[in-house]
Amino acid sequence: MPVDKGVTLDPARTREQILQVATEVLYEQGLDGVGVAGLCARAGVSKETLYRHFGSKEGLVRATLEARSDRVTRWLREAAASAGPEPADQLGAVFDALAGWYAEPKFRGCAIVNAAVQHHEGAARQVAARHLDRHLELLSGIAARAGAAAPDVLARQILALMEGAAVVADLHGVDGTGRQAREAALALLRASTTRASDG
Amino acid sequence: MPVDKGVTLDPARTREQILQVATEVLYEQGLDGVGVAGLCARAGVSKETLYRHFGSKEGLVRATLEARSDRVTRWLREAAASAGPEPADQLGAVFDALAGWYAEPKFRGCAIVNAAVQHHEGAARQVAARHLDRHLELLSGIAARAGAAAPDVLARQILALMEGAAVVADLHGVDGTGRQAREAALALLRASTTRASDG
DNA sequence: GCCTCTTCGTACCGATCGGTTCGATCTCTT
DNA sequence: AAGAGATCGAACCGATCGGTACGAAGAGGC
Repeated sequence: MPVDKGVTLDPARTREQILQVATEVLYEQGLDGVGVAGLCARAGVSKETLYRHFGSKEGLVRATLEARSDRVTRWLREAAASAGPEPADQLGAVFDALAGWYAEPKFRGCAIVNAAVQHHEGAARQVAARHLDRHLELLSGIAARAGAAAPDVLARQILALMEGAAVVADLHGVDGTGRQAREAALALLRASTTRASDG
Repeated sequence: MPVDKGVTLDPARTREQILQVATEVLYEQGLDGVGVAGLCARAGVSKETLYRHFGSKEGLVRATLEARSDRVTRWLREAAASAGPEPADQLGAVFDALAGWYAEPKFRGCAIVNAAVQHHEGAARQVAARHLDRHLELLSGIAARAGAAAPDVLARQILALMEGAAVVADLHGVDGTGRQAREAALALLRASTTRASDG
């Protein structure tokens, strides 16, 4: 199903169109589940155009994943920021946002982690490592403001919970996974802070 | 690197040899990262032999994953069983075993989950769903014996932690991930049981 | 009107894919 | 010794892969 028919002749627009289709299709079908020809057909674009913009399939994958990482990171940061000053509220808001995502019918797990799993070497791994770093930054900030004894450790624990919840929601059905992960994250936060300050 | 040179002529043995090589190579290179010809070369077996035993590449993948699921399930159950009667000790032992696995140099995440992520439909998904069910069974048994208010919910939370820890250990470096996941699991168990009985 | 840049469509490349076939060879059973 | 099965190795199949090349056509700047 090609999207448009008139020639756009606006390179930036063409690039964005390819990127948007690739984001969707590579997520649905997997990195190796669709060929460059198929991507081009879906984007309504010729192979030459795709290769001029991205150089190779790997280049397209990298651009797609980087754009997605930026978007997801921004999204979660905003969810936390708009939840007020309480660290626990911010953490809850992050997991609320994630739970909403898990419940979407086309949810198939974290696209970036999936990509890294599919290609053990190459761009996907690098983008994924950086993506997890960004999550860790957000989480350890919340943990530190909550007065956790070891904010970095707690952040890593919550990060594992986050990525694991995505896997479970994808492979084992959604019902309640997001909410349960939220409760678990808050329980971990509570357990890490009731030692010193709260009593 | 073919393994043997003399013709074995023992079908069961041949099958096991293929299975063993496939378990290793499909895990290392990914489901689509190696072709049937490559598998045969590594196993020291002709394509005809492989196809007579497994029918198709998909059949080989399914057999490989099912065998692995059996092995991992048995391994974790035994780890729990040999840790004594205390549920917390059993849970700790499960995560100790996992932590040891995460630290292995060739660790690349949970092979079954990885396979399911690589092929959104087909045998891998079914085996993965069943695999998570088995984990859930073990975990909810422990949770119930520990007197958790909602053993099934707690089991799902710990399952997410477990799978997430594998992802983080794979993509973001091992150091401490296993141990931290262990502590988080125990913290969740504690938090779910200090309401009614322990106090 | 013209020139440049972008894009399309298609054909093409060599390589690899999963899977089949077949004759030769080997081992075991009887 | 003879037959039955299992296996090898290599040739072969059609399809698809990522990537390249080229002529025609359309749009924007001067």
